[in-house]
Order: sequence, then C-alpha cells, then structure tokens
Amino acid sequence: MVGIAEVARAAGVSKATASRALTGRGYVADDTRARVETAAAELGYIASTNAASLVTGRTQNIGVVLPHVNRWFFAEALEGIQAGLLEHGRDLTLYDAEPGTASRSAIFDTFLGRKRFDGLIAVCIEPDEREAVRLSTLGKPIVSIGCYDIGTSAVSIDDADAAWRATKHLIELGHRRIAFVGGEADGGPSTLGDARRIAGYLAAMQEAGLSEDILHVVSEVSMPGGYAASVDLLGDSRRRPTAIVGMCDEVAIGTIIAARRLGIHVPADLSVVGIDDHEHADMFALTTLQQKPRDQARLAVDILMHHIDGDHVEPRRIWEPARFIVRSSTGPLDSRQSSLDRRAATP
Amino acid sequence: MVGIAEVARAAGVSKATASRALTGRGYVADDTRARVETAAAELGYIASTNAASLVTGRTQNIGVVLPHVNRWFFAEALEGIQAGLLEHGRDLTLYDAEPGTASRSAIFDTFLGRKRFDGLIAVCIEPDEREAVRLSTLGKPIVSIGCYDIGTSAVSIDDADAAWRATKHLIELGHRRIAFVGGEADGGPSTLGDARRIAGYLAAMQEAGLSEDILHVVSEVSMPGGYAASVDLLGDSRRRPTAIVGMCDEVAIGTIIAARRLGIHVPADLSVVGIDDHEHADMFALTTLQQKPRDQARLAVDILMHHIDGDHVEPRRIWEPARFIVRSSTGPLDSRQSSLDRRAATP
DNA sequence: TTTCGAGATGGAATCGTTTCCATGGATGGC
DNA sequence: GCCATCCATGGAAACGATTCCATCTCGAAA
Repeated sequence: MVGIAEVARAAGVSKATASRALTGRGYVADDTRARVETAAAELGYIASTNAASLVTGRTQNIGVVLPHVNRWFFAEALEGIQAGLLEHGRDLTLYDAEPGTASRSAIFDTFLGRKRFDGLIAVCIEPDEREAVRLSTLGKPIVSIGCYDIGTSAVSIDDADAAWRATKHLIELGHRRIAFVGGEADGGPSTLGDARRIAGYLAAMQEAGLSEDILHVVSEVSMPGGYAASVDLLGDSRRRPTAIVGMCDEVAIGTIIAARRLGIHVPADLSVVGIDDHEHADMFALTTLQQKPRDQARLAVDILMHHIDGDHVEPRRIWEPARFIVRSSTGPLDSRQSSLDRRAATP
Repeated sequence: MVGIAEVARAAGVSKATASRALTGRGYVADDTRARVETAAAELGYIASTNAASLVTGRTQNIGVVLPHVNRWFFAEALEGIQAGLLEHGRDLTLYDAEPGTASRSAIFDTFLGRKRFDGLIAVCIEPDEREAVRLSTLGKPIVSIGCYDIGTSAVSIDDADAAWRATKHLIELGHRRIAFVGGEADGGPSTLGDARRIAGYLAAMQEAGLSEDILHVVSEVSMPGGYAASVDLLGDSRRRPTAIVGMCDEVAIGTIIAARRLGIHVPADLSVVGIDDHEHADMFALTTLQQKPRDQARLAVDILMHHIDGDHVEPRRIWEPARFIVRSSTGPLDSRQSSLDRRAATP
C-alpha cells in the first residue's frame, strides 16, 4: 500500500507538510498543497484511518445502538442516520441490542467498551441502570432518538401528547368506549415510548370522565400482534369498543385487517387511529399522527456532529412536531352505535 | 486510558510478554498468563483496536453492503449478520447502497476504499461493471447473500426455481391465466433476483404451453406496490387472471388486500402465491416458498470467517433450500372460473 | 558430559499517520 | 532599520499495540 511518505517524496515535500496539505490543518502554501494533492491522486493514496485514529483519537466512525432493525421506525431511522453520516464522511457501526438478550449484554459489556466510535446514536434504547452507567461512563457524546433521555441530547416526538391527541380526536367524534391496543401490561420493559403513549391515552380518557371505559389490550407491537389482539377484542360483540387507539400504525393496521375479516366496517362500525404514519398507513386510509424517523435521524446526526466538533455544546432536547393526518379510518359515532352503546351503558 | 505498558508493569513483565499473554499468541508460562490477565482485569485494560490493527492489518470489523434496510429480507438478513458477527467478536459497519443514488457512488468510490474491514458481506448487491471491479480490487474476502455472484462465495435460494415451482403449483391446480406481479419491466436494474424470478415464471408457463397467457405486471416491490398494481389488474374483470404469482410475499400480500377490497375471494376466485415466508405470510394464510434470510446470514458469516482466518479457502456456492408452504391462499380453479375462462378463451 | 531444541522472556523495531518544535524567510508596523 | 508576527516547512517524537530477534534456562537425547 502507498503511504504518505511516498506521496511526500513524489511531491518533493516532507511527510509533515504532506499531512498538513491533505488534512487541511496548519499552514501550507497553495501551490504546495496542489502538488501534494495531485501526487496523492496519482498514486491513489488513501490514508490509513487506523494510523490517523491512533494519534488523533478520532475514529471518524459513529456507533448506532438500537433494539431492532426489522421494524419500520428503526429501519427508517437507520437509513436516515446512514444517509446523514455519509454526508459527513463518517462510517456507521451497528449495534443491534434487543432488550433481554445475551447479545445486548455483550454489546454493553464489551463491544461499546472498545470505543471504536467518536459518538453514539441511541435509538429507542431505554437503558436499565447498569446500561445507563455504561453509556455515561464511555465519555463519548451521545444523542438519543426516541425516548431515552439522561442528560444527553435527544430528539423525539412527544409520545404522551401524541396518544393524548389521538384519543381526544376519538372522544370529540363522540366515542366513549375507546380501547388502547398494544404494548405490555403495566410495568413491563418498554421501548418506543410505549409507557408514555399509554399514559397519554389514560390522561385523555380521565380528563373526559371516561375512566370507566378505559381498556388497555396487551399485544405484541406488530401488525400480526395487533391483528391477533383485535380479533379477540372485536370478536366479542358485547364488550366491543367503538374506537381503538393503536400503539403504533403497525398495530392499528392489524386492527383494521382484523375488523375487515370480522365484517366490521371501518369507520362506520369502528374507528381506528394510529401513531407513526407508517409507509402502509395511506393504503389503509389510516388516521394517524405523523412522525418522520428519517428527519429525526438527520437531526440527531447534525447534533452529534456539533457535540463532536464543537468544543463544548450544551445538550439539546428537541421535540419534533407530530402532525395529525386525518384519513378515513375514523369517523363520528353513528346513531346505531350510540344506541347500542347507551343500551350497554344502562343495564 | 490504561495501556498495555501499565498492565505489563503491574504484572511485572515486559510489554511483549503481556501482549502474548493477552492475545494468546506465542509462548507464555501459565502462571505468567494468569498474572497478566488479572492485572489487565483489575486495571480495566481494553486494547486499542487501532493500534492493534495498525500492526496486524486486521480490523476485527466486517462491512455489510446492502441496497435497503427497510425491507423484510434485508432487515432480517442484517439482524442475522449482526448476531453472527457478535458471536465472533466482530464489529459491523453498515453501507446502505441504494441503487442509482449518490450515496451508492460515494460508498463504492470512497468509503469501501478505506478498507476499514477484514471482509465484506454483500446482500443482494447486483453490482454494475464499475462496482464489480471496485469490489474485486479491494483484495478482501467477500461473501454475497442473495444473487450476485462473481467468483466470491455466495449463498441464496434458487430464485428461478422458486418462481418456477410457485407457478407450477398454480398450473397443477388447473390455473391457466396466471399473472406475475412485481418488478421492473424487462431490462430494468434489478435486485433481489427479480430477473431470475421472472425467468422462472416464464419458463414454467412456456413449459406448460401457456405462452399466450403470460402476463407480467410491473410494480414496485412492496406491499403498497403490489396493492396498487393488483387493484388495476383485478379491477378489469375481463382480463382478470385466476391466479397470481407475487415477486415476493410483500407484493402477494398487497394483492390479497386488493382482492379483499374488490370483493374477490381468495382462493375461491383468485389464487395467490408468494416467495419468502414473510413474517406476515401466516396472518394472510399465504401459500409461499420459504426462505430464511437469518439462516443465510449466519451461513454467510461463517463462510466469511473461514475466508479470513483460513489460509486460502476455495469460494463456495451454497443454494439454500426453499420449502414450499401451502396455506390457503391457493386452491383449485373452480368450475365457475374455468367456464368463464373457457368463454373468454373462445370468442 | 555435551548438545540440541523447546519454552519463556525482554528489548527494540515496526505499523502509518499527526503534531510538536525548531528554523528561516517574508511582511508590516513603528 | 529593527523587531515582532505570520507563514511555510522539515525533523523527530509521539500514538499503542504486535512481533522480530536475541538471550537464557532447563530437560532430554546422544
């Protein structure tokens, strides 16, 4: 491999000057720089990042920690991060740390400790105490996307508010028996701000005096998960709600498919609202709160770059707006439903 | 940061011996090794991979090049690769190289050239000529998953055969008007073995003497893509086929949803078969040819490790089996359909 | 008893950069 | 006309590991 020494020789300068010319640091005369650059180009010189990292302490590499790849939000975020880093000339090292797995322990215990990155982007990592200590002890800037927030910079939508607005929307349409589908039972480990969304739903219901009607149906946070839970929930016509808030669009779409299969019309018989604006949301005419993981990712990258390059930048907490997109999966509670509802309410 | 010199001092040995003890190379007395190991553990010593790489030429890092993250096959493959590499203690650097983008050029032109990896896994990268040259000129072992195959090791299912079997299955059920949905028109850039699958469909149709009935409907390879194309295709009852082969399960599921929306019953009025056994396939009772990207990924990792560690290992070409899973999206052509079919066929 | 080789260790060179420090020439203000 | 700056450059010292080579010991084979 051709090293900087050969480039320097070809350009008739010292290694030091060649290095300065190529990295752009320090004083170099314009014509000298040009000479070095052409020499480098002609020789096909590519600097060894290892050698450079060894002395500068910079790896030009960013680590990304996330709990899953194969979920819309994470995959989109990952693509966004990759695109952003590419523009900054940085490499991306992936750490897929699914909660509760041996892989996750290995990642936190050994892999992150190798510090092969200048900074970290943590997507929806809700770290336990040990993991949080590990992260803060790394001494590298961290930006989180999603929810986790321990003094580092963070960007996400307001999940509680999103669920609150989704629920409120249904209430304003006249619905009272509104169920929330998706996520674990109270107290389970949560990602993606599950707990916050549930809290938003609960708050909206309570504010509207609908505490009695609160119903959280536990399900895996996925389309098949939402489908299975909804088949159960909607199958029993007596306890059937008139509206459902999905933990996310994937769950909500599962609900819509379940409804179709059961002959329940959306939105005539059932209103469904999600959160995300998943790439399939439009196809199912799903009313939802839009979030853009790609945009969040780009923002996170930019912030991280400031943390790395800037001398000392204060952590920033950015709340991305979540636009409400009303499609046709939600509608007013019709008279037939409300009479049914009334009858059930007054035994 | 604590370096190997401090560990050596603490253990009362030289740097050389400490290095040998820790890496396991060369002669070290058992008790010396133990002393060094405890010293390293107590000091929390973590070797600088940069320094090690600089002298050994090994990065302990593997690059993964793929065209998308947010597609079931790729996301699953990526998770599988990550899991496999983790077991081998390797890091994973991601290169998301969507065909036809500036990012892709940047990746091939500059990022890969930095050679920050000991080997490469290329997932469904169908490289053009320039890119192929770039890859082979890197001088690093490469294993491909999916289709691309230029003398490197490769693992994939036989896409042509899979499509052939899917089509054959429908023919044996009595179908004649069988359309293929998904992929670009002839000659477009293809990934995921699109062209091979189309070829398999064409072969099966021709062998059965159904050349007249061949119909390739172009669509984006996604669920909404399959949905939109199918709404068009199925909306016109005269030219409506009795069976459809989807480019992959995502497309096939889009077709099923389109059929449901149009009141076409599956499989009574329309048989649908896919390829993949996507995580949603079961939910839609989709008949499909199963492939397991995770398994392919693990296999690819193992092979790559052999290429890296072994002195000189011959490239291997592995065809993974694709099991046929018959669910209830396919059924025999019923009499009503066949009479309709006959009538249409004899004007 | 001598010799040979395997086992165990340390000193020093090495990997390929960046950067510190020293040097010297040009420039500009007084 | 002199001194302080700034610009431009080169030599050499890092960075933190691995590994080559030399040295030494000790037991087994001749």
